[in-house]
Formats: sequence, structure tokens, C-alpha cells
Amino acid sequence: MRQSKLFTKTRKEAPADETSKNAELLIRGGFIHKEMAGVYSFLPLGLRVLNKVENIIRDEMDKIGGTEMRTSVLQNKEVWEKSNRWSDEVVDTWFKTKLKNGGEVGLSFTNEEAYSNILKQYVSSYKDLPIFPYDFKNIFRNETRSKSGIMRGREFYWKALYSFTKDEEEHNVFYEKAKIAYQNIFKRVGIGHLTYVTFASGGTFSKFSHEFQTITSVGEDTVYLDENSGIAINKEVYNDEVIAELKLNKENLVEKRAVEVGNIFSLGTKFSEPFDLKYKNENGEEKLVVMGSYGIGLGRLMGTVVEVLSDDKGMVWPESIAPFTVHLLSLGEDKAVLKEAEKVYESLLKAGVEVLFDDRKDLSAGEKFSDADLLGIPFRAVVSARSMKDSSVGGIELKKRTEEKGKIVLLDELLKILKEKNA
RNA sequence: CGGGCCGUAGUAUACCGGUAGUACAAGUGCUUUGGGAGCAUUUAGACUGGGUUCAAUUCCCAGCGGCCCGACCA
Repeated sequence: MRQSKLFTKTRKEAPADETSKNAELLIRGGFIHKEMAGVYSFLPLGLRVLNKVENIIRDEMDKIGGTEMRTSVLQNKEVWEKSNRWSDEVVDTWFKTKLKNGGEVGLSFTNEEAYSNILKQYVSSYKDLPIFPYDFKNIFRNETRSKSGIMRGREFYWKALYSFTKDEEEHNVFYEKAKIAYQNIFKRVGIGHLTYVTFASGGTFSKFSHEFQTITSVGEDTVYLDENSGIAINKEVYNDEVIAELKLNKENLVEKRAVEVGNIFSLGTKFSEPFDLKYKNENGEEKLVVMGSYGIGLGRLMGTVVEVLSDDKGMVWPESIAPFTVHLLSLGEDKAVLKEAEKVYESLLKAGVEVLFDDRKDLSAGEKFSDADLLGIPFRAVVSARSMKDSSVGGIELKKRTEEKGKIVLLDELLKILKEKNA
């Protein structure tokens, strides 16, 4: 993509009404646009990142047997009354609205009811189980206080998977698979080294749920981390009994602030009961379906990556979710340079490399460099009089975002290095 | 929901009870071209409503909106 055609512009100054680093950098870089408190639109660059995060999650969900679908945003009041979660006294984050005929509808704030209700129609035999449907969609929560940029919004994009299994045993097998899939996801988006499986409060049907907490000082949660085992305990369930049960040593636990980037939860029959979600087993006996829920907020995950990987010059995207693989800069107005840069751009496109080409005219080198640092694309390729002088056949300066100095390469070498990244 | 701070061009800010200034962005012209460059010129602004006053962007009240702390967070 040509940067001259990208309508979003970078800003030198941080927005006055945002103090969180993720919002500041994402807005300055033109990745997101704030609509109102807790509500953000995704601009072209931001959407590219979001789509990549989505594809990684989709890949991991499909690998463990997930089947993607999409539940509606508008939700039927009667369905939620079954689980006693329609009332504002029970759930105070509902956005509700009225139909022309006077009926009430709600905007999804979670998906348990929708899935339970749908599956009621399709599950009747043990042969129908297990199934693991999931979706990506926008979720609405009327938070009394949204905060921290895209980390806690009123409207946000998430993935929710629900497991429907015959019994606890089958549930537990999937639950462990999901745990590994989640760890894979956080590794693949570049925050695996800071993200820990965390024991948190469960519910009626399980003692614990598991959160995936990314250590960062801007986190909302407090966890106690054992670095050796890689296990953490959320403050909400932290006590001597739990420490002993998890075979941890209190002296090794360190208090940390963290962001919850994912959560998996055993639901038991909490929802299958009110929805009368049953199947017949081999002996013709009716049994309740055992459920679990597995959620990830994609905006929050993206914001967390910005929080933990950025430096003082801007964002630093991992190759896996960067909006582009390489940022190609042409410097100066020299005709030979412009021609060479065009050639490099066309070659990269032809090779299938995702490239953002800063072909903007009349910009100083400093501005282009600063923008490149701010946008945080993993590789920067510069074509300039200087880079070309270093080689009789047209040199290109290639530098990683995380490196101070680059090296001069020829086009073939550039293509070879970058093609692998987009393989 | 309780508490605090704050609403001035597209963005970031300043001053002021009497003509609202600057920087960046944007337009034009010229210069510059390896770390947000320069000169000239143009465009563009006081959240809404009420009150006090000869006069309110400024003071007071309310509403709306924003950020932060706390509470809450399947």
C-alpha cells in the first residue's frame, strides 16, 4: 500500500484526553479513532493488526476442533430471562433498546445464552457431542467507567468459544487443550514471555477459572506470580490454602500488576439446566450437557501488545501481527532514487510481501523516519541517494525496528529475507 | 455509582470582564532533503443553556462531554 493513499496521518502530539500509552500511540499512529469514551473505530492500519490477531486466534481455535459461526448482536429478552440475566438488577451493564412494536431487545454483553439457546435445537443425542462453536463479534457493555484506552471499552471486539461436552471428563480434556491453544495465541502475538496462566475464582461448578495475565505495570489486576513454574494466582483467590493446593511456595510468589488478556471457565450445567439442554446417552438416558466458555478481547490484546512492546519512539509490532512486514521509504526527490524505489515496491508486491511504501513527496527524511518508528513496522527499507551510492546496482538500507543500525542489501537479498516472513 | 481535575481552530496549547495569540496540520509560492527544516502568505476556534454585568470565552449555576482515583467487572 502507498502511504500517500493512506488517509490516516500521524500526529506529533499526544491526544490531550488520553493518558494510556496504548491509546496515545494507536491514535498518534492513525490506527484507531476515538468516537466517545470507551468506543473506538479501527482505521486501516489498526484493522490490519486486528485482522491478523483474529486469524491467529481462528487458527488456534480451529486446531482444537472449533467451528466458527456468528451469533446475533440483538438479543431476545425471553432467552435471557431463562437464565435470570435479563434484569438490570442482576446485570447492570446491559445496553437495551426497544422495537417498534414495543418489545425490548438487548445488545449482547456475553454469549452463553445465545449459544445455549441455539444448541438446544441441534443437540439431542450423544452423537451430537462434543461441539465447540465460537464467534468473533462486537460486544456491548454499559460500563460505568471505561478506561485505559482500548483496554476496557463499552463496545469491543472479542472471540468467544463455548464447549458442549457429554460429561466432566470430556470437558476436562478439551479444557486442557484450550489452555494450550490460548498459550499458543499469546506466544504468537508476541507476549508469551509475559503472559501467565493464572488461577482465579471459579463458580458453582469449579473451584477455579483460568485467566491469562500479562505482566505490566498498567494492569488492572493484581496477581501473585511464581516465575519458576510460570503459574500465578489472582489476588481474589490468593490465600494459604490455595497456595498449598497448587503446591507453590509462598516465599517464591511475587506480587505483580497484570492485564487479563484471556479467560477460560468451566460452566458445568449452569446454563444447560435453565435451557434444558440435554442429550440422550447410549442407554437412552437424558443427561445435561456440560459447558465451558473461552474468551479473548481482541482490542484489549492489541492494546496490551502496544503497552508492553513499545519504546519511546513508538510502537514495535511483532512480525506476526504487524500491519505490514516492511516499511519502504524513498528519500529525496532525486529521479533515480524515485525510480528505484518504485521498482523495489513493485518487486515486493509481486513477491507477495506486505509493504507500506512511504512515497509521500516533500517530506524531510526526519519526518519519514519518525513516522516509521511510530508505526512500528518490523522492517524498514530505505532507498535514497546514500543507499544507492553504496552499490553500483542500487542498494537498499534494511533495518529492523528493534535495531539501531541497518545494512545495505541488494534487491534480490531484500526479497529473499522478506519473502520468508510472508510465507 | 462516589470523589477529583478539565472542556478555546483538525491537533496541542496561551492570555484576558472590553479586538482571542502561538505551534503543528491544511492551501499557495520559494528554499531545504539521512532524524519531525526554513521564509512569506492564506484558511480555521471559546461545548450547550441560564444567571450576574453597560459588556462574559473569562465570574456563578445547571446540563452535556472527557480524563484520573475508588467501587464494579460472565
